[in-house]
Amino acid sequence: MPQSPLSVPTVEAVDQPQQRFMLVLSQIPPGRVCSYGRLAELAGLGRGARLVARWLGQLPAGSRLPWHRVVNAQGRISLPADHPSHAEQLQRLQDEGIVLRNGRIDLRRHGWPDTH
DNA sequence: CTTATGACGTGGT
DNA sequence: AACCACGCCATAA
Repeated sequence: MPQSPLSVPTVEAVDQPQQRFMLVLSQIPPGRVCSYGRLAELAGLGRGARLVARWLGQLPAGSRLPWHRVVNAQGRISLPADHPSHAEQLQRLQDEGIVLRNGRIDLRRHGWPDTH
């Protein structure tokens, strides 16, 4: 039997890849970040890092999903520096207490899920 | 059907 | 650190 509809679904229980992507995205805690590639793996998209990037850019306008908690594997914001959302992402991350050194986030400290 | 394109990742130089 | 080539995979043209 499937779990109660009122409980949070597990990634394996969701059949639509795009829904799994949104589910995992929703689970990144405040103050933490996840890379495109890691998010893809967790969502069962294999090496679909670029697919994650595409879908992030297509999230509905009013979405409450934490799109800003996704950065590249080097801990850097991947949005172009001249893109207005770049500044918003930086602002949101800093508001959550994330520290950037030379434009980079220490993934060993803020990366999610934990590696050690 | 073939190419091009991403808010990417990895491995090699 | 910087650069590059390739792999990746859904979408668009």
